[in-house]
Amino acid sequence: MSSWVDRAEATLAASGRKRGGARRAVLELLDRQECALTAVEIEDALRAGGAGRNVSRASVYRILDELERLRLVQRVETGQAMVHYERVHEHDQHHHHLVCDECGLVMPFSDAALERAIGELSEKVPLKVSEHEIVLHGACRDCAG
Amino acid sequence: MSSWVDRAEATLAASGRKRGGARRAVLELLDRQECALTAVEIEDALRAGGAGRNVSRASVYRILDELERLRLVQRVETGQAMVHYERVHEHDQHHHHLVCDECGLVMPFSDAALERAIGELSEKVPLKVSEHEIVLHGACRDCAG
DNA sequence: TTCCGTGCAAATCTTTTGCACGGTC
DNA sequence: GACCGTGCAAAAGATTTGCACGGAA
Repeated sequence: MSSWVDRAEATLAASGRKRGGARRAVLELLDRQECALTAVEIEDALRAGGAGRNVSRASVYRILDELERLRLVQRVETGQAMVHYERVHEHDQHHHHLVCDECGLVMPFSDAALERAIGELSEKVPLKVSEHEIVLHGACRDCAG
Repeated sequence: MSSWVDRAEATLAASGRKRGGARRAVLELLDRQECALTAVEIEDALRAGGAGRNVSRASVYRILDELERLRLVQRVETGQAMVHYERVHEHDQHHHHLVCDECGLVMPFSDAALERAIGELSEKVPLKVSEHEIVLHGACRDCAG
């Protein structure tokens, strides 16, 4: 059973939305991902998925926009042309990203000390912090040689 | 005397570039900023500057792109439509950003504990880290009420 | 039956590129 | 004189919007 998809559907329903096949397909795809995807990658993955259904790009963007507003999905800014999106976990598995500026590879990482520093910092800052995003840029092992 | 502009001009010259009035105007503007600006803001600021010279938007982008490659400027991804850019300091004053998702305000902050955590983390990660970017999202004092 | 969800095509907006001219070395 | 820097206009690429129809409540 996939709790994130269920939670997403429940949140959507609670905010007065009806179900839809395209959105369901996107939710299930995102739930299977280990890391962030762009709208185009989502569209392509669904199209290539064969079995599933195709979802138009406009719908992918609309769906992601809505999921982001409901905080079910978050955007990951990689410095690349396209924005990446990934599901938001409730507590566990919170992670951030490593981006290889040479080949574009995006990888997740997590670090307790960093989260702690961010947590303490968030109290001291002139902003009511709702989220944070950390991106390390550099060269991945393949590219660094 | 403005050391960043001087350093920038020197770096540019060292990489075989000639001088140019538009680029000089952008360098001087960036040097006066406390925080990051978008290409359009830079264009408008120069146009409004009156005294100075107008710089076409294409040139602003070209100049920023070049400065970024030389690591004289770095991009700040705010989750907004346009990318922000700001000068890179040599050692001191390294900072990160707070973004108000309601009004779009971008503010700088810095935190030694955070930098330490990032520094230690950078050693353990499967990426040869060259830069890091941290953005805290939330509501600013005005917007949070 | 009402309103949401979706696809398609057109529009919008940011950023990039091509070309011609003027300035720097 | 050779080549870079710049403006202008056009192009490219990502994302959004308008509209019409099919499906969920």
